[in-house]
Amino acid sequence: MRRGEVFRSPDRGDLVALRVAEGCLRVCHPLHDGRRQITDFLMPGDGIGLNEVRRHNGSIEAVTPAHVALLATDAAEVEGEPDLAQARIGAMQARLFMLGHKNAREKLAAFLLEMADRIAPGEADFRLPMSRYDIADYLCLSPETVCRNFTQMISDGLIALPDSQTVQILHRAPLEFIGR
Amino acid sequence: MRRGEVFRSPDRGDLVALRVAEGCLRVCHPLHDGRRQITDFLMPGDGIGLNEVRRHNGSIEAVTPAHVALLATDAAEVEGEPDLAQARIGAMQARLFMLGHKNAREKLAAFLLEMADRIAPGEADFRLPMSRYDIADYLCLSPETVCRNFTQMISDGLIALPDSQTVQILHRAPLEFIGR
DNA sequence: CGCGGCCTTGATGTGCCTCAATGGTTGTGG
DNA sequence: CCACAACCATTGAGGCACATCAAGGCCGCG
Repeated sequence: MRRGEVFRSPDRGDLVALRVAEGCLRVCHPLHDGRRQITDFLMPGDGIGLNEVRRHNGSIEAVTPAHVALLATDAAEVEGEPDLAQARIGAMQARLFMLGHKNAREKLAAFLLEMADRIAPGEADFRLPMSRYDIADYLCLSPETVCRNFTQMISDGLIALPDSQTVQILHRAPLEFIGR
Repeated sequence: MRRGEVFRSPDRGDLVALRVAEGCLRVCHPLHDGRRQITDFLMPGDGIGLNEVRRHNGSIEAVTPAHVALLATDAAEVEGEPDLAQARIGAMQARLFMLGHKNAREKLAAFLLEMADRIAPGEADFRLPMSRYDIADYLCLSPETVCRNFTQMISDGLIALPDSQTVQILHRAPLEFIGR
């Protein structure tokens, strides 16, 4: 998929799941007031059941150029697979706690730690493939608030941004303390 | 279970699921700052997998005197059951949208409609088994805000409260418009 | 070169939280 | 039976975190 290309699931009713080989995708859901919510980012190795996306007429969009595998296996095998369903329930529960009671700073700390683990585990720095607007829609914040908290964390010496896409985590421990 | 009684799942590692025959329960999860989040209310007929509760060391507490069936079947049969898992994912997605971008008034409208459907579908009025504090922890609001929005809806003529537990929905259509 | 998208920062408003007080209700033990 | 405590519901006052509106800079691209 090209960057920005949209995969809308009703287009292909025969498909039941999708797996990312390379690149980064976002799972978008339109809201009634015209805004959108991003429920997940998909990294290489990640998969998702399409029924889950279709349920709230969502779409899957390429954040970067991406290679994806489209799976048309029997639904029960893919979506109903207990491990996969349980894993998703766990991830969604964590997101529920985050959206409910974390403030902007705590949300961003948790987000950065999550991305660090998913993009480059063990590395000192990593590149965020998505824009500030994407991050905002994922954390249910305004892009301005995301931005301000980035600069706040920089001046606190927690992180550094060599450029706006590249993140260096300078002090992981306090970041984890904030994000928990 | 008596009113207020707590069922903490690690107590009974042999159990994998729970089904409510009568009464109302709340699924509680402690947060790191000492507060709690209620992820669900369980009404007669509702069931829940206990792994999901255990994952974030939650507990299940009786809001009213309740009869529950404790199930010790094989985990794969109960929790992994595709329909049940998919239903939970759908419900959690709806909650994600709610917590993310709805304001207090919209949250309360959605809550009242949900409870009306679950407690007394088709009836004109119904009784809320839970306290304002429980509602607040479910919607991620303060109890005062819940209260104020109740009185606001009353003065707008949307609902009536013969007593603090009993809810009459006077105009369903505008309530649905707000809560969507 | 000019345009559009993204990032960043400032100014301002407001929705909700926090703190505080009051009255009603329930339950409990003397 | 009554006094007391505990909990719940409600309302007011004040403050803060975040959204919104606005503007300017940077970069890639046609």
